[in-house]
Amino acid sequence: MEVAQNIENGTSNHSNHNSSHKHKHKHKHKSDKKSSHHSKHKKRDKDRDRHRESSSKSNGDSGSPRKSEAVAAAVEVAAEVKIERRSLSPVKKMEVDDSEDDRPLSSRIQVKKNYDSDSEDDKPLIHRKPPPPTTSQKRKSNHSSDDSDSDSKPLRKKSKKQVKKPTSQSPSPKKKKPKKEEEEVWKWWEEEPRDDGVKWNFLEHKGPVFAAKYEKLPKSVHFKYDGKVVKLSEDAEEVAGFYSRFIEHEYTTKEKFNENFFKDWRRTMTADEKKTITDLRKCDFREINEYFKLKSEERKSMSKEEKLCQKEENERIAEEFGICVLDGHKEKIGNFRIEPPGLFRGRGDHPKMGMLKKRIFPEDVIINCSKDAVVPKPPESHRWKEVRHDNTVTWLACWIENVQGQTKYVMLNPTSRLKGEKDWLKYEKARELAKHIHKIRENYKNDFKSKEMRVRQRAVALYFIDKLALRAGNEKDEDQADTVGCCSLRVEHIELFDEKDGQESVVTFDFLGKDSIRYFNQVTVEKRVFKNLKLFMESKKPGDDLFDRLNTQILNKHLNDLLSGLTAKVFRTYNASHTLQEQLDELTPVNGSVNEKVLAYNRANRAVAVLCNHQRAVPKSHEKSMENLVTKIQQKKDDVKKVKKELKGLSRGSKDHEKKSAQLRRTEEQLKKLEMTKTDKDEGKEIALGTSKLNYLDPRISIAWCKKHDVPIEKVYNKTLRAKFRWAIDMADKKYRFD
DNA sequence: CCTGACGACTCAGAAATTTTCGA
DNA sequence: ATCGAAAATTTCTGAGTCGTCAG
Repeated sequence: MEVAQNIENGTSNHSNHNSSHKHKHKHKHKSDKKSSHHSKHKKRDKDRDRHRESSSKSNGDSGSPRKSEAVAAAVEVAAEVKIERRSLSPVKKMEVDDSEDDRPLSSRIQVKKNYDSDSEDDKPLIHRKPPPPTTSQKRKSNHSSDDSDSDSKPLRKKSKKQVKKPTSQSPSPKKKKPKKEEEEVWKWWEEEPRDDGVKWNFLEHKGPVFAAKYEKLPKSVHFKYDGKVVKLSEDAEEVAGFYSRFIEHEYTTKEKFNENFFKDWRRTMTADEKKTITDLRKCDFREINEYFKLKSEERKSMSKEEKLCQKEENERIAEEFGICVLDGHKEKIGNFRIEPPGLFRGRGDHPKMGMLKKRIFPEDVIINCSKDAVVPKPPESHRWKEVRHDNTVTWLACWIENVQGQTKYVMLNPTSRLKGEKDWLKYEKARELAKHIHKIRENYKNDFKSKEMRVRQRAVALYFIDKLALRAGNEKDEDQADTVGCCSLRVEHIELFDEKDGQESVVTFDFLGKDSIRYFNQVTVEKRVFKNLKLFMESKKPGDDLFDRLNTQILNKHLNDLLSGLTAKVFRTYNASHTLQEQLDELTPVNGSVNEKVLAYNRANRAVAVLCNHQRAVPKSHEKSMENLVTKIQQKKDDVKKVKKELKGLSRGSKDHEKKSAQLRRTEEQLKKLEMTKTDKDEGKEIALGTSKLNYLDPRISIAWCKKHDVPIEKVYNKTLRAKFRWAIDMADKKYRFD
């Protein structure tokens, strides 16, 4: 298949990135400037009434009910916990009452739990390594070992602490070694942190893998225009092929998609083709589509040997191109394959959907590696756009994509030091926030009363970010989908109710967030917040900014003043991790079975996903698999009955009796498990757990929980996750607290 | 100080692929 | 043990956040 770096010679046609307007027209028209510069496209005006159409996903449909059930269920489980944030239909109070509310979440948790009695502090030394450097402070210091490091130049470092091989004579009863096929693990977390700014001293790799070159369609596969077969030039045919893959997809029902595609397609046509093909509706791509389907069928039904052969070939490529050497260690690369050409698929209502994403050639690619490394060889008769040696960045290669004009990077895999260290740092920052959250909350609550409007807006925005885990909300271009975050909320996105569903001061949110995922929520807010919101909305039009004196820079500047390194997103991380810990404390059945514990874990995880509004389309198979489960459960119930009956017939104490009762226990256990699965599944059908697990939950919380409750880590983290969080697995003991 | 351009990195859900499940 | 379906995992690449620099 993809012949690694095989590119046809034509350097010709990849030249221009036609449309890449680099200049963004940011504009957030604050009410006061509104009239002034209208030259730039005003998105708000134009988009104002548009929001709310559904985007591909579920988000569209009517209203609250959508995810309410699952959410309600999850929340219910959470009992009277404070996480009610996302509850929908019945208004849940965000704050139980002032007094309660004023206590930082962290302290609330203390009250209910007494685990914390486990004062830690007796962690093995190794576990208390200094946290990674905080953005800008060196922390050379203690620690002996070979430490020539620092500025010692590139040159493959003389293996610093090289991999501690778990030679496992394991005299120490300590934790089990992860052994397995794990080839040497670089325990970077046991090393001294590096100097700030410098990301590596030595970097060598083979360059990215390019997309396989285009293969022409067989003669027998026809494209038809207006019923007649039209032979397309190679370029036009390739692009027609891209579209043909979509013809059964919802995308092709969207006008914008078709319009953008057709425009770009025509650009690839010869003059003759342009003349003939003038109406997309008269184009018939069905044969091409069939052809591709056939091809993929063929691939699926290949013989075992062929598949194996292919697999090996892939592995060979991954081995050669998927790995780099960084400071003396082999590290996996995340995306070493360059994105193949195709049609741009935006999310939601993207103005550029359907545009042609061009093929990338080596001449488009900048390579980054160290000066003393072997520079990767470009594919035959090609050359790189540039080779540079910048060790203040982490990417190995980059190119500019033509649709949006953004730079795309080749970077390392999450298991790498570069990514892992950063991740660790992120959670440490969130824990730091945990220590100051009380003060910060006090601070913004005071600001509710400020005389300065911008301070009040800042405070209310921060309140939302903290309580609802909203994203910061940068301004966006009008050539992107119209989505918002906290700072970019518009008046039309919220509604105020002095009284609703028996609650006072209710705010409903309804907007499209990142990836055009709908955020719908109804919450009770503090009186002062409510009043402020009313004030902010006064005499504004629906399309005006709610926080017209605020943007993310201002907000983050303020946060940075409160706590160095603090930004809006840290709140999301903090609240997510904090919620997980709190929920685990709350929900874990200490004497339950492993299955029950895992269910509790998933519920805790789900509470976080709900908080962060991580959604997914309900799997199409959901309905059916629920039915299957119901059937199975019924069967199992019958089984239990049967076994019980049989048991009765046996004399107590007899061997048979013992056996039977063991069987009964087994069967009951199975039934229980099935029922749990069912609940779990139904509650989670439209909630995506993955994102929070991967990006928001301090892995040490989960690991500590596993260790404490004797749950195998595999129940919670699959192989990939375990690899990504190896640092945490190594570091956290059962007493770890995020707080 | 603010504003825009832009660079680099994190985080997102869908789709593709692989593995597991369960008649 | 087998085979198709379902579940789990992996890949893919788009969409955010946030910092910096120049004017």
